[in-house]
Amino acid sequence: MGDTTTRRAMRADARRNRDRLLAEARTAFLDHGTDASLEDVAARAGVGVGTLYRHFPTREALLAELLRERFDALAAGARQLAAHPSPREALITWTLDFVRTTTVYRGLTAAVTATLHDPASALHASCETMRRAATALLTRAQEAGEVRADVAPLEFLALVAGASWAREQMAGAEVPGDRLLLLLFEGLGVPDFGRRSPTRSDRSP
Amino acid sequence: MGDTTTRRAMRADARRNRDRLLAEARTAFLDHGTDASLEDVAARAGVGVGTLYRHFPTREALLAELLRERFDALAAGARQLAAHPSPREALITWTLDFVRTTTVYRGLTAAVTATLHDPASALHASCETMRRAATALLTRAQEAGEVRADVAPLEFLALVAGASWAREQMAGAEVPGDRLLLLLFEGLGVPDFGRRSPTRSDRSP
DNA sequence: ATACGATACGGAAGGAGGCTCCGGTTCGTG
DNA sequence: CACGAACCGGAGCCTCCTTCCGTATCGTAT
Repeated sequence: MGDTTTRRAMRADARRNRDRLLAEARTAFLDHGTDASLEDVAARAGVGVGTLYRHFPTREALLAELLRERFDALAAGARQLAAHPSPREALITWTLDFVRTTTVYRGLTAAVTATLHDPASALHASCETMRRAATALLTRAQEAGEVRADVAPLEFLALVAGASWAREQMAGAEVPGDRLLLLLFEGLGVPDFGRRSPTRSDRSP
Repeated sequence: MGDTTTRRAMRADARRNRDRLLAEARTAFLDHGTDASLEDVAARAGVGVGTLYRHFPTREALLAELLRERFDALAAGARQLAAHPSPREALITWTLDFVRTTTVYRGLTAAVTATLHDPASALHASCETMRRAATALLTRAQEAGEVRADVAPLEFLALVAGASWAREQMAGAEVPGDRLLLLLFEGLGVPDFGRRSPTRSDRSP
């Protein structure tokens, strides 16, 4: 539901404008982050602002449309990873994907996070899906004893979102992308001796 | 330099207005976060916007003035903690203070973080001080072998800022304030067996 | 082919904020 | 008390958001 071909077919001009708007919105968000000028988007699409607002009543609605596919893919990935031999690796892998997704547009992390607590937002549905996916993978890793059991799903998401946000801020700085996530999983403290449970990052000499 | 009594004394009316502006700005930021309306601030202070902008050319300048004291206190705290018996505890303690400070106004974490890479900002000086303080405490903890040695100061700050930001977002949610920081230090993964190095949070059964 | 709803369009308009600029006012000192 | 320096106020211009409605366009029933 809410698909691109629902609701008794759109009028041809409407569909054309809608597509143009989405295309322009995408590049605008890419260039200027999630608070790019919507008037600009409309102008570039060769359309009046009214048309934009009719198709997408809110900025979130526009975002939601652009993210639907990515989010669906993420949810599918979670289902698949549920069968991964290592629950810990599964969780980490999915989390890295999640962060990559919420980082495509500058400011997206904030939008997604804010939405988690606001059922009215157009993005809320997708975010809920993400929340459930994360919860499932986290719980499994915890039951397997590979992730500390006293971490609540919301806490986990908060930390991940925080790291994701931090990554956005440090854009261009000398922080290798996934580094923050790995530190998050392993912790800042020094483990008793040497390495703990094997992780990709410490297989080399 | 840049103090409140420098530059050959201010004219009486100027000083009065300046003080009123700061007072109103403080409550405005408290109520509406760091992007409160500056026109509003001016109005409440019984002053024209022009006056506000003359005293504080940018929003950051206003913020910087409000935060100077707190930041100075934080820097002093860092110097004091440099002598703390446990370098790890020292780092943690300071970090908690830091987060509390960058959380007084909603949105402040973002402002402070953005400023780290922008020497032009009025907040930059204070942020640099913080960076140095954090670096010193971190380095000491690392040399004592209490914090993993491969964490760069900027990475550390990024993670802390991220957790701080996350805490802001989850405002009102069921996340106990300092929880995220503690998780950050201890990591999400399960240590090999039971507890690692003793931390406040695991002294009880 | 035509005509007639239903749909969709465009942009004017009104609102909120940010920031600048300069004629006018006030201070405080000689 | 008088005069220049310092300071003030807010009109004005800008950008962006969002709503609203007269007008244009589409698709179909005739």
